[in-house]
Formats: sequence, structure tokens, C-alpha cells
Amino acid sequence: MTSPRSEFLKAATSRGFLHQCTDLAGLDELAGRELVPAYIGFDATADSLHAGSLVPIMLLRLLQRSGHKPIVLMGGGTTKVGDPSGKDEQRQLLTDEQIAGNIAGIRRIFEKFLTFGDGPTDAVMVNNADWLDRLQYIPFLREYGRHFSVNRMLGFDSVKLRLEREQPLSFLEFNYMILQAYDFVELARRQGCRLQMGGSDQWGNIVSGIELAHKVDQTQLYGLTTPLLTTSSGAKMGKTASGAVWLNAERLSAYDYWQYWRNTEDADVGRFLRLYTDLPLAEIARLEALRGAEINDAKKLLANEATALCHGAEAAAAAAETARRTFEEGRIGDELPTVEVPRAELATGMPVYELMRRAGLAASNGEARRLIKGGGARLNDAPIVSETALVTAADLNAEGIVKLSAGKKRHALVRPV
RNA sequence: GGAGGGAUGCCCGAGUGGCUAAAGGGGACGGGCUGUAAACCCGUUGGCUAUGCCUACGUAGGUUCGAAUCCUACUCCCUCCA
Repeated sequence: MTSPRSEFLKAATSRGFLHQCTDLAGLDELAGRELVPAYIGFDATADSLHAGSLVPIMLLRLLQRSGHKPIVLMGGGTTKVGDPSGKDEQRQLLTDEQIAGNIAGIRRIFEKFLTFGDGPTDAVMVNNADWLDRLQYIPFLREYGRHFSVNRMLGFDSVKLRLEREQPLSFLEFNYMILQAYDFVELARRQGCRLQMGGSDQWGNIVSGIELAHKVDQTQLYGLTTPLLTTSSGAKMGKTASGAVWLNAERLSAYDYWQYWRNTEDADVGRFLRLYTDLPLAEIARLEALRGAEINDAKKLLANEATALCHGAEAAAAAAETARRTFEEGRIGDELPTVEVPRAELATGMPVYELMRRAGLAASNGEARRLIKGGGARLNDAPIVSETALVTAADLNAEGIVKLSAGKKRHALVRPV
């Protein structure tokens, strides 16, 4: 088809969100004509989302900015079943209380990215437990189950891959697809939802929902998927050394979040700016054309923008300032992780490895010692030579604190109390 | 129900009585080169109150001076047959 004309699809396409669409022309026509309520589903398996979910989140944001209505579907019901996509192992089952807590945590994240309310383009959050919990087995099977062909379901990647790898797939998980399909039907009925979006691994589930709605309600729904992102060197998005790149400050500080984006590979800067910031495309084109060390400016902007969206402009500025002082001036930034140590313990002298462990720079004393032995540990920017060196009150700097470093990027402050 | 195969460190995977905290690879971390990038090269990669001690090869016992390796039972997975 020719390039999209609706504002939403134009932006989604040019910013790199579009992977597949069930009917691009039809959806373009619809989005150009009327306000489209669209949803993305999120599992409630943790009390936060991580950077891997950021593409769908930003897509909902883009949808809202384009004048449509985002629906955030929390999988309070489906989380009890477990999505088999992309996993070899059955997910551990959560209790209702855990799920409710997780949904509350996730809502706080969405409130940063979307405007919620009662207006026509205000975002709403719904929970599929509201309808799934009440389903009656036999009536559901008779009304909806008869529309699903097991033969076809076996062919969907989520199921097929698991079977091909000879991994077990329980009947419970096998039902996930059916429930997600039914979600779409329910949202179409309840919210007038016309479009489901999601990662490319959701394609089969999305198509199932569209087909089901067509069969039971004769409605025309649309589906759209986003590409599965990896970094240019092939790593999965949203993972770092210390684990996932969480979107809430309790699990990952704004400073570490800022650093995650600051360390983007050169080759990814343009792509990430388009996906993870609201910057105009023209400016992004200019930024990604920067070469050599200059592209660091683009990375800082990416980090600032992405952090501001997730943690607020103030936190982003503080993180940027700490990074500037720490890396560009070799000084100490306020936002560096800090551990407090009783003065009494310092008075007698404490092994550096012990302090490094407490500061989170090493997972165990042994790891800290290896780090020292390998020449990667520094105390107040001076290399630590002895594995058993002690830190005492004499090591406090003018500001009364001690700076510990593991490698060039990971720093922590020790503050006596 | 029957016959066979398998379970090893974060992951994959070698190892069939001592030289094994356990090859190799991946990942991760550190060093070098740089630009807080990638690629590449080098090193490290169970824990501890640390020239020693403890824990570890699905689980529980046993044989042995000594077991990831042999024996017994159990659990789980896979393949084939019924």
C-alpha cells in the first residue's frame, strides 16, 4: 500500500514501531476517520515492568498523542494461566494478593507515560480478571471454544516452538491463547476497542482474537505488532549485568536508568531516540548523523529524555549532573549509590572488600577480592593494591565520605554515620 | 504397563574411581585500546573470619582409604513399544 495517511500510523511507521499489521489500509482509514480505542495487554508477574516493555508503552503513548484512546489491559486473570510464548518452563503461579500488588505497581509506571481520566482520549486501565474469573467452563466452551481449531493452535509459534523443543506444555498454558482472544472480544464489547497491539510474539494471539470477534460478533477488529528489539550487537533489550532494567525507582535508581541509556551502542542511537523519546524526527536525524565522540551528545540526550519520561525531569537532570561530575570531572556526584557505615566500624578499620560488598559493587567478599586482585577496584580513585587493605577514618575525603569504584563505570559512596 | 536414554556450575556442554571447585563454549565482570560505544586482545568467574576450612555434579542411602564417576531406592524428563 502507499504510505499511511493517519497521524497515528504515520508516526508509528516512521518511528519504527510497526512490524506487522493485519490490515494496514483498513486501520489507516479507520484511524484517519475516528477516535480508535486500542489496547495492549501486560502480564502482572512482577510489581514493575522493565525496558523490554517500553516499546509497547511508548506505542500507547504515541497512540494517545495522536488523538486516540489507550487501554492498558492488566492480565490479572491470564497471569494465573501463564503465557507459554517464548518460554520453555511453566511460569510459577501467583496468588491473587501478589497479582493485585503487582497491578498497583505497574499502574504507577503507566501514570508516568499516559494521561488517565474519563475524557475521550484519556487512558484507562482494565483487568481481565473482571471477566475471566467469572467464566463458567461449559458455557464458555460451548460458546467460544467451538470456534478454536486445535489443529491450528498447534501451528502457532507459542505452542509449536515449545513442542518442537520437546518441552512440556500443560493444558493450562495451552488455554492462554483462547483467553487472550476472548479478552479482545470483551474489550471490543465493553470499551469499543478496535485494535490490539503487542510484541511480534503476540501475533498469533492477536489474530485469534480478531477471528473470534468476527465469528461471534461479526465485528472487524485490527491487530498490529511491534518488532522484537535487540541491540545492534544482538543482546536482548532491557537486560544488564545486575538484571533487568526496571522502570520503577525502587528496583532501579533513576541514575542507573540514565546510565543504561547513556551506554547505548552507537549503532542504536537513532533507533532508540525514535522509539524511546518524543523528540521530533528531524532532530533525531541530525543527532544520529553525529560521528565519533560527538555521538555521545546524542546518547546524553537519549538518556535525559528517556529518564525524564520514566522518572521525571528533575530526576533526569540530577542523574545527568551526577554523571557529568563523575565521568567528565572525575569528582563525586550526589546520585551515586550510597551506603552508610557506623563510624565505630570505620574507626577500627574495615576491609575494603567488605565495604565493596556492602556498597553493592560486588556480590560477595570473594568477588570483591578478585576484583581487587584483577586491578579493577579503586578507593578514592586510587587503585587498591592489597586484597586485604583496610579502610579507616583516614580515608575520608574533605567531604567526609569515601568513594569506591569497581571498574570505570560503577561507583559508590560510603558515608559514616 | 514394558524396554531404553537422560538429569553436571548463571546457561549450554565434557567428564565413567584419586591429578576435579569440575575441560570447552556462551554470558557476565575486570584490564588494555577508545568516546562511559562496538569490534578486538588479555584476565577472572562457588562461599568463608582464607597458605586453611566449608558447600557443590537430580534426591536419599550404600560400597571404598578415596565417588560427579560404582551399587540401591526414589523424583522428574525424553524416546520406542503396548
